[in-house]
Amino acid sequence: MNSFTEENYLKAIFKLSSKNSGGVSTNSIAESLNTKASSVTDMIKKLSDKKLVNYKKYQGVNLTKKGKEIAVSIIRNHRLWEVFLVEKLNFKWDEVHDLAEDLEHIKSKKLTDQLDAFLEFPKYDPHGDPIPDKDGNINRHQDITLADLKKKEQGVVVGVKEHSKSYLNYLENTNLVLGSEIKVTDIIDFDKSMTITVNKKQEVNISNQASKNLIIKKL
Amino acid sequence: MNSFTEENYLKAIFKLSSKNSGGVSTNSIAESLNTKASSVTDMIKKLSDKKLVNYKKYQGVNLTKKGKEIAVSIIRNHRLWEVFLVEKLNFKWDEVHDLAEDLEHIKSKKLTDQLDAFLEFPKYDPHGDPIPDKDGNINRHQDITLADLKKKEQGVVVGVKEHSKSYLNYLENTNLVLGSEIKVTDIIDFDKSMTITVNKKQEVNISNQASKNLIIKKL
DNA sequence: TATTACTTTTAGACTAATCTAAAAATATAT
DNA sequence: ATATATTTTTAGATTAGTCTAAAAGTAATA
Ligand SMILES: [Mn+2]
Ligand SMILES: [Mn+2]
Ligand SMILES: [Mn+2]
Ligand SMILES: [Mn+2]
Repeated sequence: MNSFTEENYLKAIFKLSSKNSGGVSTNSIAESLNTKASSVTDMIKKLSDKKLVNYKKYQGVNLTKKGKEIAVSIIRNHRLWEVFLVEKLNFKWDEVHDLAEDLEHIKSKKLTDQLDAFLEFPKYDPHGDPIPDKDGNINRHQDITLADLKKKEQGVVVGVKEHSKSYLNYLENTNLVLGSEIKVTDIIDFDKSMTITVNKKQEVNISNQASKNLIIKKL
Repeated sequence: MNSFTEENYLKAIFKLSSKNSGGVSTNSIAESLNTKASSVTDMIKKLSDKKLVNYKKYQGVNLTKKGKEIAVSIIRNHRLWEVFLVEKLNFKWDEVHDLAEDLEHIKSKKLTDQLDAFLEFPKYDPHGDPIPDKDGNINRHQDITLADLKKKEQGVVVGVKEHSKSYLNYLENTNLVLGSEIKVTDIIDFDKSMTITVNKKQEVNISNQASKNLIIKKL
C-alpha cells in the first residue's frame, strides 16, 4: 500500500487544489508539508508512477481519480477521529488535530465505517469541517467569513479556516464557538477590525486577521 | 522519540524475557519479528545507545527500566484498543489484533488514559490478557492451561496463549470462549488429546496442541 | 581437546525519504 | 527581446531499517 508520507502528500495536494484552480505547484506543496521543493519533486515522480497524480515537468500536479479517493478517505478518517476524541474522550477542539494526523493513517474500511456508525454519522468535525461520507461525497459549506459581513448583518459561526491552538483558544475565550450568533455592530474602515455582539450579550472587538478565518452562515 | 520499529523491538524483547529467564537471544527476537539476526544486532546497538536495553556482545539483551516502561505502555495501548474495538465497534475477538498493532503506536498519555476511563478501566483484553494500569502494574494470571488439568477436574476459560485467527475461530465454533466452564471427562494417554464438557452441555474433543494454548482458572 | 555445529556480529549493499547546491526552465521586468 | 528573478528539477549525500554473505565467537560432541 501507500506509506504515511505518500498519504500526506496526497492530502496536501487535495487541499491545495481545492483552493486555487490549475495544477498545484511544487513550492506550495513543499510549504504546506514543511519540506523542500526537491523532496517534493522526488515524491511527485513516485506518485506519478503509481498513477495517483498527473504530472508534467514544470507544470504542477493534479490528483487522479484514485489519488483523490485516497486523499478523501484520509480526510474522512481524520475528521471522524477528531469527533471521537471530542465527543467520547472529552478532548477540547484545540487538542485533537495532531492526534488525528496520526490516527488518520490507520487503514481499515471496517474501522472507519464502524467508528462513523458509533458516532452516529456526524456531518461535521469539531472545527465545522464537513466529513466525507462512505462514498467520498463532501458537503462543503459556502465560504463566507465574518470579514465578509457588513454592518448590522447577522450570522452563526459554522467553522474555522485556521486550526492553530492559539486561534482556537482565542475563539473559545471570546465565546466564538460553533453555533455562536454574531451581529456586526461596527467596522473600522482603516484596518477592517470589527465590533460584534456575540450571542446577543457580549461585545467583542475582532481584528481582520481573526474575522477572515471564521466561517459564517448568514441569517 | 522512538520509532514504531524501535517500539516493536522493545515489545518483542519484553514478551520474550517474561518467557525464559536470562538475556533474550538475537535469534529469538529475529524470529518473533520476522526479520534477520543481522538486523536485530543493528537495532540492539541503537537501543543500547539510547539506554533502553543492556547489551554485551554475544550475551543477549535485557530491557532497562526505561525500556520496560515503554514496552509496557505499548502493551497497555494495544490491549485497550482491542477492548475498544470489541466493546464499542462490534469487532470480533479474532479481528482486532492487527489493527491494535497499528493503534498501539499512537503516543499520547491523555489519549490512553481517557480511553481507559471511557472503557471503564477494563482489567482484561478480549483474549483474557491483563491490561497494565496507568502506573504499569500488570496482573498476570497464573499459567495453567487446559492441558494441565487431570481427568474430572473443572475450570473456567480465562485466556488464550495463541492469537491466530484460525485458533480463535476454532474456539468460537466449539463455544470455548472467555468464561466457558470446562470439565475434563477423558484424556487419551497416547496423544494427550482430551474429551471435555463445555458449559455442562456440549461434549468436545480437543487436541493437545489446542488445549495447551487455553488458559484456565481451576474451580 | 579438537572438531563440528550453531549463533551472532560485521561488512557491504539496497530502498525510502530527506537535504544542499547547482543547473535548467519559466516568468517578470526593463 | 534581453536580462533578471523565481521556480523547478537534477546530482549527489545522508539516515533508518533492512538484507545477504562472510567472519568471528560460543556451544556441543566425539
Ligand atoms: Mn484537523
Ligand atoms: Mn478538524
Ligand atoms: Mn493482540
Ligand atoms: Mn489481545
